[in-house]
Amino acid sequence: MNWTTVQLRKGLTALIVLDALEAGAWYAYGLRRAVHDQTHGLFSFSEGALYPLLHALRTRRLVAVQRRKVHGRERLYYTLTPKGQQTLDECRREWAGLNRALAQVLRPAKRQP
Amino acid sequence: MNWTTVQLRKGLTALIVLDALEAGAWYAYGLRRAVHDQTHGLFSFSEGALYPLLHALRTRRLVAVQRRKVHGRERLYYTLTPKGQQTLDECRREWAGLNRALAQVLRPAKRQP
DNA sequence: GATCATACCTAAGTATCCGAGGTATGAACT
DNA sequence: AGTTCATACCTCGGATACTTAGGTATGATC
Repeated sequence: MNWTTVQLRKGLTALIVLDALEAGAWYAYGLRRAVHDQTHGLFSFSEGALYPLLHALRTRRLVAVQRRKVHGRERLYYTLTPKGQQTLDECRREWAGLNRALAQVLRPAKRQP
Repeated sequence: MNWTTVQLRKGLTALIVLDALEAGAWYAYGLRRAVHDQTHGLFSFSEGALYPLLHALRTRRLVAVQRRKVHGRERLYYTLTPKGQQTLDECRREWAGLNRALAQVLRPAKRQP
């Protein structure tokens, strides 16, 4: 993967995480695997990125945490707060707009021969 | 603009710059204004971001520089190198793929009432 | 001759991401 | 019983990027 594309992916993590949480509570470790599998490995953030991100979302009150014991093992489940839901909605709208703008700016990719 | 969206925009800068250079040579100051105007202010990177970026692209041999005097004033014009063109093509393909994957993961934005 | 727009640049501080570690538990196998 | 594996959490250091806020210099305008 080239340098420019690497930069591109950064920052999408937060959006994907918020989106995933909308469908229901998730714990970090499972969320990571789920996103990785669903996108066929296209999006796979490291733990070193995910855990600090979740903490950051928490301090911004976009997500809330809840302890649960599953199969005798502790898990920290994250859920969207109302503020998180609101932010997610904003994000999706902005993302759509951004995408439209980008599509206007960017010439289409040449088909691969 | 909310925090998550801010993160989103970061990293798109390089792609946009490379794309702009494909159409022809540009100098930093003019490029900045052009992108800002063309996207109606949606993408506006600061000079502190643009100049270091161009230098980084140059050390990676993705762009080449050329001095020109226009209206008696010095300008540094940047052009895509073959390697830069190749990288841009890759980027566009990856971006398209990324976008498809993201569209699958992300629920569509609710229409604004 | 003062001011504005142009045109380049850098430095300090903040933030993010990744890689590489660490800890601890339950399950499975030997 | 002991080892190994998968799960599940976490942190720290280094590299990189972006913003803010500056600095310098020239041509044009008033």
